This record gives sequence, structure tokens and C-alpha cells, in this order.
Amino acid sequence: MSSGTSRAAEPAGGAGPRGRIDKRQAILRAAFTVFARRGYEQACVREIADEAGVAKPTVYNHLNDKETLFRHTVIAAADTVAADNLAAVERLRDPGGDLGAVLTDVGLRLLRVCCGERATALRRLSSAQAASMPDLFETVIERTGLAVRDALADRFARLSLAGRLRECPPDQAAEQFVALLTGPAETRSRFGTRRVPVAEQRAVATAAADTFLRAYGS
Amino acid sequence: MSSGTSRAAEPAGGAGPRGRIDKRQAILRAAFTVFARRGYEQACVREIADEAGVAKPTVYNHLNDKETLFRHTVIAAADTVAADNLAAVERLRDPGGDLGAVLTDVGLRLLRVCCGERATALRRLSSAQAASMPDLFETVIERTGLAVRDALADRFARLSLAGRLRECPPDQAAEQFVALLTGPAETRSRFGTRRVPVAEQRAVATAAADTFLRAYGS
Amino acid sequence: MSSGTSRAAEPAGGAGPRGRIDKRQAILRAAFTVFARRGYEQACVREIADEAGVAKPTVYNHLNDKETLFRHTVIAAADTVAADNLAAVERLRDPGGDLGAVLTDVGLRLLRVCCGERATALRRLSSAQAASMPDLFETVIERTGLAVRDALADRFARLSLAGRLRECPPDQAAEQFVALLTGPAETRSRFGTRRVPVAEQRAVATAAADTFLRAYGS
Amino acid sequence: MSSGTSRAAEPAGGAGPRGRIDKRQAILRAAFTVFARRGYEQACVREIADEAGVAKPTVYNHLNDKETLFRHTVIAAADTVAADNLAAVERLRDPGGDLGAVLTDVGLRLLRVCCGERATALRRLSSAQAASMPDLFETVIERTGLAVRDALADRFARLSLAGRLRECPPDQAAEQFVALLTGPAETRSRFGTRRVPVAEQRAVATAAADTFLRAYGS
DNA sequence: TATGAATGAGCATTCATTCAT
DNA sequence: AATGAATGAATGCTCATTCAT
Repeated sequence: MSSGTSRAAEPAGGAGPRGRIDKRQAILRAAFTVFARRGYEQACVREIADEAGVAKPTVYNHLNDKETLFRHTVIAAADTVAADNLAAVERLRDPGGDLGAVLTDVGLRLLRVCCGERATALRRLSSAQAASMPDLFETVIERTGLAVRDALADRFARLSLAGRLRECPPDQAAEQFVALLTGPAETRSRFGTRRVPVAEQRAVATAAADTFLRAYGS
Repeated sequence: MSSGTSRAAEPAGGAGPRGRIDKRQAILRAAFTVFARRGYEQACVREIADEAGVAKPTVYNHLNDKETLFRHTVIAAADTVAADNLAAVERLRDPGGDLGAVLTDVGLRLLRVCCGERATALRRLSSAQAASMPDLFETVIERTGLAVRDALADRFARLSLAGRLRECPPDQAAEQFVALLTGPAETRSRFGTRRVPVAEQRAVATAAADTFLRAYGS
Repeated sequence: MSSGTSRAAEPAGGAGPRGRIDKRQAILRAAFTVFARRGYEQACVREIADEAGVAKPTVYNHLNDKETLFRHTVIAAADTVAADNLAAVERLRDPGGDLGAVLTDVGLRLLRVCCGERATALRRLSSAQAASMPDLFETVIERTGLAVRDALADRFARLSLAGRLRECPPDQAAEQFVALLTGPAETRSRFGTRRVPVAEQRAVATAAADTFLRAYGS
Repeated sequence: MSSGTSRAAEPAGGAGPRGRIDKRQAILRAAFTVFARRGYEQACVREIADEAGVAKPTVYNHLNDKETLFRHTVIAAADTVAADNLAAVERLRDPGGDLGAVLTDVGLRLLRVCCGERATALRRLSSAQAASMPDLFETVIERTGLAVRDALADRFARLSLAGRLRECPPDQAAEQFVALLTGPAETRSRFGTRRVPVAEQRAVATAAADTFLRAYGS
């Protein structure tokens, strides 16, 4: 990002392994950009190298294969998405008085993540390669989808115990809450093809929280 | 393969329009098989021609391009899926006494379609090419997802008027009913990667109908 | 060689599979030329295609691999060399009165073959790849070296029975006769690097026949 | 590997010229190993560096080029082989009573060298590059083949003078003696591909000496 | 001196597509 | 209408070699 200054400022000083790490990061960033733009098969290593500002063999020096490059890129994106999602769910740990408002808020945050470029590209890329790299796809689903669902289930179980939700199987409640958010969101974003206006995101989140509370409220 | 008469009448000479049509169908069937197996970019025309039992140029005679071939294949699959989905929704036109049972039944039928090979392959293929053929992707979504939602909304509007559902925006109700079905189904089927046992499909449909009725029942 | 005329003369007539066969032959001829010029690893398929006057993929259409191309080329050369060698040995079947003269003549013919471009290139190419394609190398040796030795042994056995040679193990005699020819020839031709003048070839053959008869004559 | 003292004296500090020489030797040894294993083109500098336990640029520091590296390696091997061969021939300087026995012994020693790993690898490597490095190939032949022949010729001339061999052109005698040894040996070792059992080596040497004495004995 | 990192050039191979039959 | 054969373009990957440290 600010490569010019920092590199010019320390041309020889500490830049030993730093240049290497910088380049690796640049490659991974560029790879995500290009993969998201073209898809796995259509993306060519040369375009990634160009985007990263390095020579093609440098890509191969850092990441042995096109496939390896893809896997690292996807896993990194999945971890970021997962962290964002879990952070959103955390807000349910201390819900305060207005449960509907908190659910709406959490839903909106989850939507922002799921409708974001990273998450949509991640979904498209990994599912497109589900046949050729099934383990990678599985990993992505686990670290993003299932992790959120489980975290939500934990919160819902506590809320159930606290009498804020009716007695219910928390896994199912979580699964359905997520579905009420992502289902409409995917439809409206055309699976990430269109940008969903914030107002619509809010409407989806509100409707999801409303329906959820009608069905699961105490 | 075809009605014996027509082929017996013209064994080799002009081959008639029937042989041509047969071949075209064979090519399209083979194309779907191969595309589903390998994905768009990775599928090669030669493999499709082999699967169809014809020579490569014959494919080009019938469908000008690899892209054209893909589009026809995808549209055909989308139409089939859409018809299946709409047939399922039709059962709501005359719901009878037990609304929950009918909703569960409809849900189960929709799930069967959405978890089927055709629909999952269709989703994966079209979304993977969303970047390069956005219009195709849009068409698929419209003819499958949106069409079902609209048909459902029609039914829900009538049920609302009939007092079987509470007053509600029918589009939202339909959107959420679909979401309660497909969301969990996608998670469990790993986006079409795993086969979902019938018992699980039934559980998802039951839970969806239950939650839906709790939220929208009159 | 005379491609222009022959092809121009029959542009569409019988040239059905003929064009294909012509092209395959052209490719194999070109391959031998280029492999002989550059060696296996250094020869690139594009150069071969250029030399053959076809496009690179055409080479791959006819011979799947660079390795396959090499194998076919080498085997073809080996068969030609073998045939030439055996034809030379045949002259010993009816030796006539002057055995020394016939032996010298046979030796000279064998030398001409072994010092020829084809045989030297064959030896260099196959032995250079002995590590990566041991079976090919073995085949070449069998079809060229061993076959000649065995054919010679047959002749020597008969000559022994006829009292023209002393009693001796014919395999050893044949092995040594060949050695007396090829050993000096290889040294003088610098293993095919230099052209050996005919006079020198004659000297080698004469000396070989002389020494052989001194040792094995009756 | 080296005289322990010098290394103990300068363990890591200045490394002295001795460490440098050691490294150069290690590189040359590794180069021969790898070249023998893979051939010139297929051997990559990185594999050589790994085998030598040094970094790639170190190889370039010591020997400028891949070609230079190859040349040094080959020349070194040629010198070793030549020395071994000449040592074998030396035994003819004072033949003693049984000339056949000495000739057999010398032949066996020569065979051991020629069938050894070093000599076979040397022949294969240098002849494979005869086209791209003709001078190197020439040098190898001179230092190995021709040198032996000349040394042998010297001995045979003396033996001729001493009446132990008939009057004869000593160059031709030497050439043929070598041929009677290496020709069969190359056939049986499949040009260095197979290991020739000692018994066979002995048989070849005996037969060579026998034939030679029949032809050239006084 | 020795090395981690980077690069320009090159190659085998595949594929969609088009001719000529 | 159907096909065997041919091709131009593109891609993943490797390697010898050079900087900068």
C-alpha cells in the first residue's frame, strides 16, 4: 500500500527478510484479486505476478503451485471471513434489554460480511472448485458457515436458559437464523453479483429478526 | 434411442431430421454430464464429443461455440429445475385442512429438487461463470429462484386472504420460506457435494414448516 | 524432399490418407534430423515441427509425446541400420575362394554402415538416454549390435564346419571380428564426430580381416 | 576429507584457502555424481549444489558456468581414467616369460577401468555432448583412448624388437588389442548399463590375449 | 566468501476452432 | 451432415544466471 515510502526509507537497513515477507503478502493479495476476477482456471499465473509486481518465477518460489497458491489464498480469506463473522456473533453474549434490536444488529453485521466482496468471492471460488479440491471446499464451509452456526447456537442456548427464548434445539434455531439472513441476501445480491443497498440489508436483517423472534421468542 | 420406424425408414441415406435432432439431444445431454463433472473451463469439447459419441466438429456444427453449448445446456437444465419447482408449489393451490402438513410436503418436494444432481450442478456451474457470463447467471436465478419465490408468494397471498395465514407481505413470507428450506439444505449438502439422507431432508422441511407457521400462522 | 511437385500434382485426387502418411513420415524424418543435430533434451518440438513444415500440435497429433516421438525415431533408425548390417553379412553365405577378400569386403560394408550418419547418431542418441530410457537403449543394442554378431556367428559356424576356419566358438569369433572393425573405426571417427576417409576404412577392414584370419584361419 | 590439522586450526573464522579448496572439490565431486546420474542437460545446478551441500551461487562463484563446471568435471574424470589405464599398460614394460599371461593381466586391468563407473559415465557424458562441445570430446578421447593406444604401441614395438612379437606395425597392433578388449566389453556391459561379472571380464581378456597372440605372436 | 531472493527466457503440452473431404 | 486432420494461441512450470546482502 505505502510501499514507495517505506521501501525508499529503508533501502538496506532492516529490510532483510522484510522484503521477502512483503513480497509474499503482495503475491497473496494479488492472487486473491485475480482469482476473484477471473476464477481459478481462467486466472493465469502471469497475471497474478503482474498484479503483484513481481516476476513469474517469484510466485513459484514462494508458493510451489498454482493450486498451492489458490489454497493459501482461499484459506486466508476464509479465516478473515470467519473472524469477522464470529466478532459479529459475539455481540449476542450480552444482549441487553431489547433482544430484537440486538438480533437485528447482529444480523446486519453478518450480512455485511456475507455480502462483502471477500465472502462472495470466497464462496464462488471455493464452490467452483468443489469437484477438484473437495477438501478445500469442506474446510471453507467449516471455518465460515459451520463455525458461525455453532457460535450462534451457543448464544441461543444461553438465551433459552435465561428465558429470553423459548425452549428449543439451539442448533436448529441457529441454522434457521442464519438461513433467514443469507437466503434472502444471496437472492438479492445475485450470489454476490450485485451490490445490495444498505437499506435492503437492513430490511432483510429486520425481517429475519422479526420472524425469528415470532418463532423462537419466549 | 428413437422411434424405430423413422430410423428404419431411412437407415443411412438422408438420415432425416430425426437423426439430426437425436444427435443434438445427445450432444446436449453429454455436455451437461461433462460440464457437471469438470466445470466449464476444465471441460474440453473433445470429452463432450466422446461422451456424445460424435466427432468434435459435429459439436461445432450444432452449437457454434463452447460458450453457446454451455448456455444451451444451462438454460435447458434451468427450465427443467424451474418446472419441477413450480410443480411442487402447485400443491399449495388447494391446501386442504392441515396447512402444516401441506407446507412440509411442499418443502420436501422443493428440497428434493434443490438437492438433486441437476439443480446443484446448475448452481455450481452458473455461479462459477457469473463473472464471464453474468446474463446467463441472472437468467438462471430468475427462472429458478425468483420464479419459485413468486409462485409461493402468490399462494401465500391467497392463504392470507383466506385467513389461513396472518396478514403479511407475501413476498417476504415466500422469501423466508424458501430460505428456511434451502439454507439448511445447502449447509448439509455441502452445496451439493454430499448427498443428504431423506430423513434429514424431512427434518429440514418439518422444521421449516414449523417455524414458518409459528411466524406466519394466523 | 520433392514435396512441392508431388503435392501440387495431386492436390485432391488420391491424397486422402496419403497426406496424413506423408506428414507422419515428414515428422519422423525431421525428428531424426533435429535429434541428431541437438540431442534429445536440447531438441525442441518446435524446431522439429518447423523442420517438418507442420504446426507444433500436428506433431502431437501424430506422436503423443516428445518421448514417444523420440522412441519411434530411434527404433526406425535402428531397424534401418540393422537391415543394412544384415545385408552386409549375407555376403558371407557364399564366400567363394578368397575368404580374406570376402571378409574384407564384408568388413568394409559393415564399416560404411557403422560410420554412417544414421548409425553414429543412433548410437549417440540412444546411449545418451540410456539412463532415462533403458529399455529403448537395450532394444537398439539388440537390433543392431547383437543381431549382427549372431548373424556373423552363424556364418562362421558354417565356415568352421566347411574347414575354412579352424574349430572355434563362433560367438567369440563373431564378437571379435566385429570388435576389430568397430573399435578402430570408432576411434578414428571420434565416435562419429569425424568423417573417416574411405582409404582409412579400407585399411581398417583389411587389417581386421588379416588379423582375424591369422587367428581363426584353418 | 582433508588433513585434520589445518581444519582444526581454523574452524570457522577466516576459513582459509583450505575451506575454499575443500568446497571446490566437493562441488566437483557432486557435479560428477549428478551429471553421471542425469546427463548434462537434465542435471540442474540446484541438484549439484544440494549434493555438494552448498548454495547455488557458490557453485557459480567457483565455476563460472554450467558448461565450465561440466568441462572441469569431465576433464578431471578423464585424467583419472587415463592414469589408471597407463598404470595398467606399464605392466608390459617388463613382461617376463609368459607373454600371454601378462597380456591377459593387462587386458583385465584395462577392462576393469573401462567397465568402471567413472569411465562409462565419462564416455556417455562426453559423447552425448560431442555436438555442443566437440573440443571437450576430442580431449577426452585423446587423453583416454589414444593415450592408451600409444602407450601400448610403445610396448609392442619393444616386444617386436625383442622377438616376442612378430614384425608388425605397432600402432595397428595396439589399436586391435584395445579393440579386442573394449568391443566385447561394451557389448556385454551394454555400454556401461549393466555390470559385467568378473568371470566374463576374465573371459574377454583371455580371448583377447589369445587371439592377439595368434595373430601377432612370433 | 557465501547465500537467499529474484528474474528473463524457454519448453512441453493442451485446447478451441477451422479446413478439406 | 459428419469427420479426420491441422493449427494459432495460451499456460504452467523449470532453469541458468544475477543481485544485494
